[in-house]
Amino acid sequence: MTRKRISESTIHRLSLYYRALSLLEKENYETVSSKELAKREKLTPAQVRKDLSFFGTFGTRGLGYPVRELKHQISSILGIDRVWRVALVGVGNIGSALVSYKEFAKQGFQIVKLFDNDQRKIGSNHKGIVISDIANLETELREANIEIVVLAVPATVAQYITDDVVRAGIKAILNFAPVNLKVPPDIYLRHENMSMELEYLSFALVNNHVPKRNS
Amino acid sequence: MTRKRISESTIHRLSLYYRALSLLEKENYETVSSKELAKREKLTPAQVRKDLSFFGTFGTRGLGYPVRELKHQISSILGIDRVWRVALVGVGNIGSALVSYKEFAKQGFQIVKLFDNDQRKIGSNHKGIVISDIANLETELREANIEIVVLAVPATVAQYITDDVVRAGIKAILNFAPVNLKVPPDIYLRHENMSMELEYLSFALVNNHVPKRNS
DNA sequence: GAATGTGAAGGTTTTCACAGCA
DNA sequence: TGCTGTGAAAACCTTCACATTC
Repeated sequence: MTRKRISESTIHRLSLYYRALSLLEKENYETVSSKELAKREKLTPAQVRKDLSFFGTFGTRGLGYPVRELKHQISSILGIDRVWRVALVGVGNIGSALVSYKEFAKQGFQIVKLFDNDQRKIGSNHKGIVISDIANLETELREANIEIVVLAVPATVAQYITDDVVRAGIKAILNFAPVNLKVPPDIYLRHENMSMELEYLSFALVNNHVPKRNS
Repeated sequence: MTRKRISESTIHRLSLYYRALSLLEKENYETVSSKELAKREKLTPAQVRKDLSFFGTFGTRGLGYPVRELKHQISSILGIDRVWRVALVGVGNIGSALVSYKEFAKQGFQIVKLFDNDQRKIGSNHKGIVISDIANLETELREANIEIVVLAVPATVAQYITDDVVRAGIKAILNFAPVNLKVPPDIYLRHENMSMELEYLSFALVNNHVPKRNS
């Protein structure tokens, strides 16, 4: 239980460190310096060291960080050293792409339930999972001990489904619909807004933008 | 050409304002206050006013902002009041989902070229677009006057393809592969890292996280 | 009265710079 | 010598609060 409040940016960068360390491990690095780690993710060495220092002291002065060990530590901090039971609601374009998205499984996010409201899809087998009727969302989420729900449904119905999901006692939701959702304060809700980055590119091109702070 | 440097967060929030205004327009609102706009996107009124103030004065004291007008202004600031010619490389899981993703087209991002290296896909028609051989990437990007490239290819080959894309003179790249890419400094490169938000949820659940600053 | 626009204040995050250790 | 860990400084971003305008 982390007591000092950690910023979101730091957590997001932990994901980057984890990714870089996975690669370094494959490349048979034993240790890595904050400088090298920073270079690989376009950050500064000081940033890397400060981020890690929030969680402990993992390095050796003069040497750097032990790759395998640090990777393991970060996976433990992020909570991805275990399997999460994930349900996906909405097996449309985006939804079915996510089911096959290897990266999720690799990091312990196991999609074990699929829901849709399309009668033609319900009951059919999609990549080894039978698609459930969204009408039974609440009870089936409970029965399957789902911990995280991913929403890939149209914006128009996203709020109704969210209300169901919350009623099922789910505490973490990842929303792909381009709409803001209302949830009680104890629910973790995150958005994946795929247009946002394209809009950023558009803005940058039109305005010849140089950001104040680098992403 | 924006001279004062605008922060990335401000630009991302412009996307949110745009989205909220589109909805408000559908709901037949004539004007909207910073308070209401803030509420709809879980921000503060001061934040909304400050963000907008970087680009001009759009509101009327005592009244608020004109919905239609402000929406139009923001679309012009973001550069989405026009059509962007986009090419998508990698027609796999994610790639084909993106081709059908309505939100992109709605905002002026028109996918007009598809590339893949799979002989079975090359030459076939996917949602009205013939898939081109990735071997011809550079020349075909030029010929089609592509302005933005979306990469939905495996991480292992992303860098090679990026080099080609850069050689074709493309200045804006959106990368879905979970790997950091090297590009010259004059190229706008953005990442869509879909695991990142799931990892954040995992971290939050495990650590009972309350962020320092709200997203 | 209601709500914007905005300097100034207050927080937060990043970077600096260096002591300390292998 | 090389590189971490970390207070302190700098940069940045958000919020406050109020003059201003409709």
